[in-house]
Amino acid sequence: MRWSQLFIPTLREAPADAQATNHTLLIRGGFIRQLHSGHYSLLPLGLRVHEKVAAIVRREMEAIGAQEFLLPAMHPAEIWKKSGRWQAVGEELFRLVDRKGADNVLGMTHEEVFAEVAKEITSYKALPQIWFQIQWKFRDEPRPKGGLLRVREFAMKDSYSFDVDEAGLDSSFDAHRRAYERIFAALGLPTIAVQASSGAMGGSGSTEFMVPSPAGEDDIALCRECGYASNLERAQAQIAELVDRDLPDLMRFPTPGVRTIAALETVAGGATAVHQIKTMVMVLDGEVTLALLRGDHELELQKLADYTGAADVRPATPDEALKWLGAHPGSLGAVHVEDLRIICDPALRGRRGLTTGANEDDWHFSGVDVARDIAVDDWADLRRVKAAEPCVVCGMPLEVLRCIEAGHIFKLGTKYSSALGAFVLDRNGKQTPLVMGSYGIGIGRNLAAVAEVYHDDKGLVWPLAVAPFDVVITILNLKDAVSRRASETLYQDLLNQGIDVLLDDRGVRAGVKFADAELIGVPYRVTIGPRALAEGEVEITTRSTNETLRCPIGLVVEHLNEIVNKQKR
RNA sequence: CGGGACGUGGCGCAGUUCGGUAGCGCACCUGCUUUGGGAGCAGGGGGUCGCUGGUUCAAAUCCAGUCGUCCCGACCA
Repeated sequence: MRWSQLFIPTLREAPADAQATNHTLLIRGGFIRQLHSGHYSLLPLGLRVHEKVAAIVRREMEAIGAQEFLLPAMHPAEIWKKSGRWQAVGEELFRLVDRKGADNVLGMTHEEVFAEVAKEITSYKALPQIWFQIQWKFRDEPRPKGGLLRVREFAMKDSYSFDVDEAGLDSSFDAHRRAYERIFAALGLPTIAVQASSGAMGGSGSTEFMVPSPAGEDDIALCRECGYASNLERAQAQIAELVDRDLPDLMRFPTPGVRTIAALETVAGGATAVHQIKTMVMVLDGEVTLALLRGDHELELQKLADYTGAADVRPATPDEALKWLGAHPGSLGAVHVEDLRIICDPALRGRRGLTTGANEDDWHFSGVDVARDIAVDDWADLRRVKAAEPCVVCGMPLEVLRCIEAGHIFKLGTKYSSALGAFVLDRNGKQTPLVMGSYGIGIGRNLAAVAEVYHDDKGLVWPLAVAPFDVVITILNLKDAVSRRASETLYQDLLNQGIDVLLDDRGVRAGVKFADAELIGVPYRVTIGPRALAEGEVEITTRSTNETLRCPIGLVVEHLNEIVNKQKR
């Protein structure tokens, strides 16, 4: 294509609103424009990259036998009520009422609709099936951010596997895992597969594909030694043995003004944090619950939500704490509390000689024996792992990494098929619900992740696989007829080889062309100028290395064809 | 939802404290010169200052409300 005819509105400066690297560079390079928060227009350049990402995903899905569908983006509320997500999902689900007064939803994923279609699978003989689509999803995110990383409408490849039993599901799941590894390799994204929470979707075997990046929103724990990797939402670590203090008797003591763990460490009669109990008053779907942790440990909210199955988890307000426990935060404890559910982290199991709030402002207990003094209802891992703690598997120090979630696969089981009535007959003639898996990759998010990983101070540095163009031909002097002729010939020849080539035939100065070519990140630039041309040569510059080599003009096509098509294979 | 910042030509910003009818850089248009790293000179077009209401002779500027955007946290298939 000819640059002079394309709409590529490059910007010297990025809008003040753009913060994330992918955001500023995609805006400056003329790939995207924001319409409003969480909604972006893909401009021609952005769409080209988007489609190349989608094509890679499509190719690898088809390679595992997946069939492409296109389902409606808008659904009747009825199927969401059947699956239970109408209630379970909450405000993230876009809901709208049509002229007849009927409730509708804009799909955030398509388990319900695919399960509806899957009702027509009636025999185990038709299984397994893997179905996918690349379709727009809508999510009323509380806070869109990071350019294309977190938005309210976006294209997602979602696939669903249908099997007659768990063994079949395992096999479909593994096929997806391998397909995803190939997809991310093709995109040039270094991913780490981690154990994850399946959140509101329900299911098990939840695995996320994470790209380490400071622009990400998830933290993972990673062991370089044994390969243990988990989202912090469910990561575990070993806990060193502790010797309890010898304080056999429960004692109330005054602690005027002491409101924090840290303050309690230094006050007379206090205790270091490891000898304290942290009492978090939480409200789970409206029910007040106490979450107990060792003083130096932090609560991982998602673990609490996963364990209890609660959809809405929040800390109690100070007023609520006062109402239920009789004191304000800072003096709260679970000793002798009978009427509230108490969930306790295993780090406190069997511990004695502990210090905790006495549920009266300015008073604490010491000598607390968890087994003797606290009516624990549930023991559940609730603590958030911290960097450098020993790996739960091998004991080596864990690393904590900020990551972008590039893909997510998990085993749904029969939740949706049972709810929506998608049953088949098995080989014994017995009716059985389809066993489903669900697998997602956000196209735009992966585009953004590539941009986050591949850029430099001059702009984007697209891997060839997703670059908007493979090659840009930069004509330095448009008025030079020899240059023009050479450029046109080369342009046609490269097109004939199936290479995506952009001819920069704009009447602007060389510096502008160089800067723009670098900004939009085309992997290879052919510079056609009088200097080299006088010797029958052109220059080929590699964007990623900034290396330039001279090439006789007659060999350019062959040379580029070789490097471009070699990488594409 | 809590905290913070901000809305002035396409983009980046100044002007707001001490009201007087909008300015700079980039971009854009025309001409001449220039032509291997975001050119120079000259001329020119474009905004009523997010929106609504109020105060005032007079509001970008003061007051109230409202909408929107970004960041941190909360939350988040």
